[in-house]
Amino acid sequence: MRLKDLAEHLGLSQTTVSRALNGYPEVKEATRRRVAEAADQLGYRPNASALRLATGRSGAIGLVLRGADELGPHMSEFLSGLGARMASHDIDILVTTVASQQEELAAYRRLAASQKVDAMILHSPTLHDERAELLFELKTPFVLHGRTYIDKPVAWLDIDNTSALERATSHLLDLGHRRIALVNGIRGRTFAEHRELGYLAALSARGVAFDRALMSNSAFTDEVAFRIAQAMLELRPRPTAFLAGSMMTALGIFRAIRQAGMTLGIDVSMIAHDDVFPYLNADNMYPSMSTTRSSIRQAGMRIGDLVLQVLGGKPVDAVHELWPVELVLRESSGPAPLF
Amino acid sequence: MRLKDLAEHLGLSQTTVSRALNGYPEVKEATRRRVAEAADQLGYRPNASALRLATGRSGAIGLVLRGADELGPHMSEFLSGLGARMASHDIDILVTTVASQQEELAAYRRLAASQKVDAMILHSPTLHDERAELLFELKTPFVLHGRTYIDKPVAWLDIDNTSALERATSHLLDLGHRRIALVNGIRGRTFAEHRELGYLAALSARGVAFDRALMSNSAFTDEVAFRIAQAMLELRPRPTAFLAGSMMTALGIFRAIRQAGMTLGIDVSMIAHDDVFPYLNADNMYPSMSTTRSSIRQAGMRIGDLVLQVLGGKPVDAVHELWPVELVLRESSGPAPLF
DNA sequence: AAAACCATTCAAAGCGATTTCAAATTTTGA
DNA sequence: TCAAAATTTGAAATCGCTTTGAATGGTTTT
Repeated sequence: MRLKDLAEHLGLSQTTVSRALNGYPEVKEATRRRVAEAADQLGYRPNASALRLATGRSGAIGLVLRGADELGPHMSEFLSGLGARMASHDIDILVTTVASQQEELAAYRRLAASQKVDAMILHSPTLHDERAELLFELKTPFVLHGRTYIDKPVAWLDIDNTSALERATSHLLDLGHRRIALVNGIRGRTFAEHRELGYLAALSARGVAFDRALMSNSAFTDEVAFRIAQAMLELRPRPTAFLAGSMMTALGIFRAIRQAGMTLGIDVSMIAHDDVFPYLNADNMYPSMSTTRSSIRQAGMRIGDLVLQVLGGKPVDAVHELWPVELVLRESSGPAPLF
Repeated sequence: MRLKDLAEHLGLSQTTVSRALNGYPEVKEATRRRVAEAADQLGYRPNASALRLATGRSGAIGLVLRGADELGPHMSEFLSGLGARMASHDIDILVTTVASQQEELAAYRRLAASQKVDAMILHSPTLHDERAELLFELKTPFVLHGRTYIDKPVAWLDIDNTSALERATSHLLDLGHRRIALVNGIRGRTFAEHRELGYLAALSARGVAFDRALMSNSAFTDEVAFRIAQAMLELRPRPTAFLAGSMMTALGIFRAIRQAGMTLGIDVSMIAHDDVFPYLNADNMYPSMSTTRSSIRQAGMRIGDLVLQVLGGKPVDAVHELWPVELVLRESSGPAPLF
């Protein structure tokens, strides 16, 4: 069922039918109704490729994911939020996965050159993100989930990681902790650097010296976190509290604590960052987990809006949002043990 | 940079350039090289929409995901496998998320009618899957991840859930367990039904009566599993072993066991199904988890192949794969306790 | 009643590729 | 050497939509 068929069926020209369906004002109300009805009846949908070719807009936004590294639970939540928002605007999400750094930039180039997407979303940027640089050069609109420091105008939405970690750290200091371990994300990623900044700021505000041995950077997986925590717990004096970068990390640290024969919330404290996964609830953990919390799904939805704004012509340097992060105290963070 | 520009630049016709780039035989080798070089040089990429319109193929395959329900860790692993395979064929993955059952079928209709995708992939089908029925009607090619029992030819890849559960259950019976709980997936989903079949078969082979109170059906989340396991552990006689439908489920059950003051692998045993998540390793859990294991990422890659086969014209009833499931015994499954 | 004006509708020209069919060129064979 | 065959190139149609510019018919104004 093509536009042409529909037009013939109605005894109208393609022009009029097209206008009627797209809400142009110069078509008689009665005609519009007739057309809409017939289209609905016959199940007409414009051919996406033709529509795209004619309008020059692809009706899709792109997401390039770095293999297993990035396609974890965070991304699925984000995607689900973003998708919810985009669906109502009939915009698709094109997902490309790449294995290497090499392939990654090539993928952006490919998507941009073939005009498969109208805009892109960038994730977990580094302090000086080359993907952002590239897209700027390619003149492909994009919105950053996170922040980067390049001297080009960039639209972004980020959470206030620095403040989150500063408050979490301060709280642990209030509880008497002095050896606080930071199990952070990959070095160079802006969010990890921001968190480190907050952590260090809180320590220095109290005159507590930081210890490099208590700071680690790695991917957010259960296993890696387990190893790191295990090693840290063998230090003397050992850390009495952990700041975990994600719930996966928290799980790994938790395991290390238990294996070392200690009890979370009593012998060792922990505050983890919670991106709010429906299938892993900090409140229902045992003991329940204190967290810095910010819904990554909400962020996904909002970024959908931002993308639409940018595509709608809003200047990118007017599109910035910094979200506060909640600090939720539960059982996993208790007073420092007395040795 | 359009084909036309490239052709003019080379002093050739669009026809020849197009042919040269697409590997048609009727173009002189020297010309082909010259064209390829220039295309590369000038960074020419065919406009995706135009190409799609001209060829009638969209170069994308579709995935409709049911909100948070389905966009969990399973899906991200699957997607990552699928993406890896499709990327090399320059095929994109179009992800649509929907909230309700209602929206879901509409989404399939929409994708099919607008010809946005050449094929689709269906997940976690029910015994009699209406999405499969619909796509068959719409004449949209698709591959099922799982199985369904409709009387239409359908391409599918599934793992042998029945055999997996039968072996896992038998093993627990060998260890002396008689009260074995099955924390299964959502009722009606084929994989859950298959697993139940295997479980029941193993019990009846030993003449052990099954107990409905020890069988539950629900989504695979940590929290739900926790509640279920907690309730089951209060039964008398209590279950001495659990069969967990996923690693998330296993985490919840584990928590319930611990909270009840018992030790996994000693007081209570567990065998969980492991879809192999890179960030949640059964071998590194404490105690390490016995599992029925099958990589969902591998399945994703292979389904990519199957989609290509179907698109290549292979008859769908020749595209069936049933994968065996490994049984990996570790510390979480021990002999039944003596009361 | 003619002029001017609206409100509707339509024919045809794109959009950027592929592909059919014909033309031009080169190679082959006698 | 020249016709026939094979190779290589090109002009134009096509895919299904949007959109420009023109045409149609009916009202209102003068």
